[in-house]
Amino acid sequence: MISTKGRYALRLMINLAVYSNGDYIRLKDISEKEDISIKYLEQVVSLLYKSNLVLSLRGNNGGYKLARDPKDYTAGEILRAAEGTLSPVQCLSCPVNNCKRQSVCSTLDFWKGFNNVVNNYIDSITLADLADNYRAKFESDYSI
Amino acid sequence: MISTKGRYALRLMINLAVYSNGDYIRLKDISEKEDISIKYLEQVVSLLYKSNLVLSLRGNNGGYKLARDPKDYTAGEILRAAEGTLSPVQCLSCPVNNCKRQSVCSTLDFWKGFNNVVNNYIDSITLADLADNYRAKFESDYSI
DNA sequence: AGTGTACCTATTATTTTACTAGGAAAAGAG
DNA sequence: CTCTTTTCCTAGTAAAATAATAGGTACACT
Repeated sequence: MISTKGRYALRLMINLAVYSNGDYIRLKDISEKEDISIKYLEQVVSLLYKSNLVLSLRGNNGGYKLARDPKDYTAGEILRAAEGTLSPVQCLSCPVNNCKRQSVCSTLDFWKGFNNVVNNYIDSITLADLADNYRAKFESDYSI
Repeated sequence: MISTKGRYALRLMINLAVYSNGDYIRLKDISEKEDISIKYLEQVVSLLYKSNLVLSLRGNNGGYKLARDPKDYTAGEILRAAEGTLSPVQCLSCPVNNCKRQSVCSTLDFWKGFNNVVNNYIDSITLADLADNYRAKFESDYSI
């Protein structure tokens, strides 16, 4: 299951994508919109910052903004930046598999396939897709 | 990430599939083959038993055996029996989504898609597939 | 009656999760 | 320069989940 870090990271990035007009956006604003404490958002955004997914500025008028165009982010890279790894089993979470049961493991291929379908999916969805979805939801609130 | 319960459940079921000749197989034997404590295997198999995936017999010559043909199990139902749910987010783990952010959640569709690709994959692999893989690995140990 | 198995429930050490808290560093305003 | 407002950094912590052990009861066959 995906932890709050990954889920909040996605929502944070969607907010930056939807409300960005070139200026930096304060965590305070995102915190209010998404109902997540600023303090916890700081920790989440710090993971995104370390992976160069966002740009930041301190001080007055400071905040965060996207480092690239929304269509150039995949949901996968956002989730991986926040969650660390999404692999279903530990032995696939680092480049070199050092599990000692490897040669006799009858489920390794199964887990590799699992890993593949997950990563193919999350890397097929862009932040622009998610932002579009957000806008669509937002509009439907008004039309009802 | 999948916990030991799910991983051990798969290995246990593969063992039952590969080594079954109609007799019941003791946990003691599986414990030795898979290097998992009997006590922990008991807890894992109890989840499988409650979902009617295995048959059991107590006493001498007792043990467990599959309730159906290996090709009639999917990896998905074994994992779900052991893990409870495999959904990436809580709001999709029960039939009725009772998340209050539901109507404004811009990531719900994304998580539904995530859930789908995972379940489609794990339900496309049968226990017979996994057992074949086990046998292939086993043979390759000899051929080297 | 005795042995060997499944079956059940409680306990526990460790790790992970989901935060809160307190401050330091920097950028801009006045 | 000082003051405010933001990011940024590190530590702490309560609660939950994980990965087991442990001790016993129920049952089936010999």
